[in-house]
Amino acid sequence: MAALAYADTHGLQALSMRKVAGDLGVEAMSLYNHIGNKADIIAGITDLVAGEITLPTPDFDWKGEMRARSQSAHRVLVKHPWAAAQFQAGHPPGPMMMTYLDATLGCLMAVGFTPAQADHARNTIDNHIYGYTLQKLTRPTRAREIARAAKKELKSIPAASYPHLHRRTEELANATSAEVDDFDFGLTLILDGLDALR
Amino acid sequence: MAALAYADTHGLQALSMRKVAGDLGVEAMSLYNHIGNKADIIAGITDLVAGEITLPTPDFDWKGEMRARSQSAHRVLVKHPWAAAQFQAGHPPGPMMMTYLDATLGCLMAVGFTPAQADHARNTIDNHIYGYTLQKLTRPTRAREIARAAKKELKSIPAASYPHLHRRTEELANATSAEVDDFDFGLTLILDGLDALR
DNA sequence: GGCGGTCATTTACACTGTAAGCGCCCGACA
DNA sequence: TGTCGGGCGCTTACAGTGTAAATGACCGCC
Repeated sequence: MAALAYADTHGLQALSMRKVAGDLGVEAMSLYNHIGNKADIIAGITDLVAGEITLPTPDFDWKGEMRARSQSAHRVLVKHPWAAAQFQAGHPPGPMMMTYLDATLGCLMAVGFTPAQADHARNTIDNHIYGYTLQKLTRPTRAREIARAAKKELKSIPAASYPHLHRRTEELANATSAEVDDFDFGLTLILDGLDALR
Repeated sequence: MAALAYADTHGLQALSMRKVAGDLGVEAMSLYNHIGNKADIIAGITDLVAGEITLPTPDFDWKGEMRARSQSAHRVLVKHPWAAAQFQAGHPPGPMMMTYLDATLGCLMAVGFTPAQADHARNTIDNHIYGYTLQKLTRPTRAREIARAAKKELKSIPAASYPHLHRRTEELANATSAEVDDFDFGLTLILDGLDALR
């Protein structure tokens, strides 16, 4: 799908029928001979993205599987920065997304979770993946950049009104090395909690 | 803000300058005498929503505080269905949002979390709130509706291709009473995990 | 040889955010 | 009291959006 490349480089917001058609050397209306809607295009490329995630397999080390698929999903969603919001938008899943969901449920149910537990567990993990990815996409990633951004933000966070927020931002402004990854922080929390429920 | 009411009833997607202006008995361009952008409007009403959330206070029972503020946030975000996506979009926070963030950090730091821990903890909790709310907003909420929706979905989930997903959906189609709330499921997981880290 | 179906094109419409300029009215100051 | 500046609403305009409708070129099949 050429639309996928366009969304990746220009953002989903900038994607229009005319632009996609132009990339294909064609007029906008021609696209409607192959698809029904713009929504169909977005659903299509979103499902393509879902297909890039490496699937978990049933394994005794289910935590490792979940961790691996979470990191894979995170990597994929960073590669396609517009996609995380679509994953959370709640549109009916395409085939790729469904095999992804199915593999995840299968991995969890294989180690003793009931279907309902597996469903809830998957939801909790996915919320963490999507939320973390979305937030990481809007913030700088390298330590120096974080510090500089924090310094700039500090000026709009008066210590008198927001003491704790100010303190935390101050800390970030002076941090030299990246902290422990927030992603694994929350993920470990969730996985360990799930383990106790099994 | 009249725009808030419009977004609540018609959705953020349908909100346009001309519609908001119409609700105010005014022409579209007049709005630009009071604001700079459409983005300013959205930022404004988003911050208003943040202001509706009841703030946590420093307390020995910090888990209770976090649970209360999570449920309040969830309620508020359900009342303004467009807002959860904005909360996650990563735009710079307005004053209401900042006092909300500050209060949350303050509550956590008061019981011994370091600023960095508190920040990570808040992020993990918030991701859960937003993710869960977004997903609940697109699905029916009453047990009978869930069952009916699941029955309809079953037809597009062939058991041969997606056995586990099919099984879970089947279970949902036959469920008579609402299951344990998914929200508290994940929230308890996270809070208990955080407790161990303190 | 003609015919139906596939697919691209042109034109058109209702709608979007917003730049530019015009004019009214009211409060401040000479 | 006269005038002047600025706040505020209006109209017009433009580039861009998704897509409905009609037109026409091609190509395989009877």
